Amino acid sequence: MTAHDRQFVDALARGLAILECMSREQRPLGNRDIARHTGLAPSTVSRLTHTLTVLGYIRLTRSERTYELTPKSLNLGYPVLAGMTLLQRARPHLKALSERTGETVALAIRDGVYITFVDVVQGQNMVAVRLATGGRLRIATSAAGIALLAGLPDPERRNLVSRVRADITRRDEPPEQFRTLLDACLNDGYALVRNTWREGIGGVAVSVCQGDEHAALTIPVATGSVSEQEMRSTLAAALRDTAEAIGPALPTTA
Amino acid sequence: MTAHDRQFVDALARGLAILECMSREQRPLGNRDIARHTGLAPSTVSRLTHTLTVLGYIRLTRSERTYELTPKSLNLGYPVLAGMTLLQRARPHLKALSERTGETVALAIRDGVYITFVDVVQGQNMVAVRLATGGRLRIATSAAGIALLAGLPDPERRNLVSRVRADITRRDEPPEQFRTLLDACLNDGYALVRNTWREGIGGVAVSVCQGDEHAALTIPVATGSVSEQEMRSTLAAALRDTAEAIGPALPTTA
DNA sequence: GAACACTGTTCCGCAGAGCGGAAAGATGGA
DNA sequence: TCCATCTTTCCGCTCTGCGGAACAGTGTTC
Repeated sequence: MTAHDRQFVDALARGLAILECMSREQRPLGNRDIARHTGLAPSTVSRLTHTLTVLGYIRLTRSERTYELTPKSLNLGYPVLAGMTLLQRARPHLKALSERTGETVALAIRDGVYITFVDVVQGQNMVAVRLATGGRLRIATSAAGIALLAGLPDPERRNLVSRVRADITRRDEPPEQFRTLLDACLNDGYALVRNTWREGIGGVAVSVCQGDEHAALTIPVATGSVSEQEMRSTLAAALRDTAEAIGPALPTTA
Repeated sequence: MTAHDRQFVDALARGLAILECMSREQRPLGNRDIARHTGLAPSTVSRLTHTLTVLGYIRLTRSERTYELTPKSLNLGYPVLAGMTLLQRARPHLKALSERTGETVALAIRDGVYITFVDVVQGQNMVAVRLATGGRLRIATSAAGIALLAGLPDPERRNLVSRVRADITRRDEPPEQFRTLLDACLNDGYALVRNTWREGIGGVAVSVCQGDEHAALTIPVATGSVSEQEMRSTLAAALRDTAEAIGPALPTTA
């Protein structure tokens, strides 16, 4: 598409690709690193990182050889968070749920074929999964994604299912996993995944709805510490209770 | 500077200026609105918003006449939040403080001559100030900014003071307010502002420190509901207690 | 229905913006 | 000191991105 899209501004896309690269890598990067990851020429990277530095999105670290993201980008997401009534409503419940389970608890919203975490309460267990606001997972492989999708009303659900399927196809992945996960969620009333998006990590999730705001409430777990049985019993029940306390929506039973 | 900076990429800056404009306005905007706010030609705006849409940073609203920010930009801020040990440590205390006071409570970090909120617990009082993660205020005029600045070790404090002063000068503002606020903070051990960054809003704040991480803990208040006396007594004391529970640093007494 | 105002998109000519290769400079390690 | 690697700037060049204009679409008023 972008190959012949005369209206697409390459220079803007390149600069944003650099920000995304730094976000993804999650450590300070030098221009050469960035050039390798993005495929851009080093002189191009130098000009773009210079621009991003002047604008305040990145800064040089102490080494003066690497750049790191500044908090400025958080400001771009501010209206998303500020505008979410459901988020304000859910926050107190997240903490209660985390205390109840000892696990990390998060609220996630839809973002294309991804979910993005909009609030995270870190668990106190010895092994609790580390997450933060802004973290992002694919709908197709995450418990939060599946639960959120299952909780959508038609035709949004149908539309999103087909978009997620197209994403799976484009990545040349087998479609059975997604189908299985979605069917199970529609059947069980919660979504559960183990080792799908990262080895050693899984999650349970239910959907939450208020007005036209849809989200998923999720507990990511270390699969080496938390059994599937416990996910299905203790954690799913706690999630259900919490979702009911926040808002009434649960996935429709198939 | 940018006028003759051969290495500065205008197209990137323009695209980011559009994102910032949408973040600042906090409502869906049409291309014409964006053109008026940014001073760019409508056809330029159309190409840039098209690019941002393809990349996933904005999307058309239902009206199909306006764009809104998507959660994707939250992802850019993820490493900032994920990397903050102080934030993880402070979060439980924020809720306790909000419950204790009934007010909105926030943790803020430095971002150039601004502070950015990295966590916000909304107050339950009838009149509690509305904030969210990613919100941003100037150091020079906000309680959080002053407190954070006052809590910095030299030479960082001295450097930042001069940068803030330069910002004030560039804006043609009187420098006395900043000086008064900073002196008071160094003297009192907390920062207090009323109606500086917005009519009807004020704040109390103290600094928090852990290792080389510096932040400010703040309670923004509606000045029509909360007296200066109460800010100085009840709220400042609660802030101090909470900061002590989080970490040991308080501003050095002058 | 016609006229008008407003918005958004695309075209298109054009100049200069942005590109990337190369050269020069800087840094760190052996 | 030498070498490898990284970073920045220069510079020739092309094609990208620009903005004015034309066109299309939408909504309102008479």
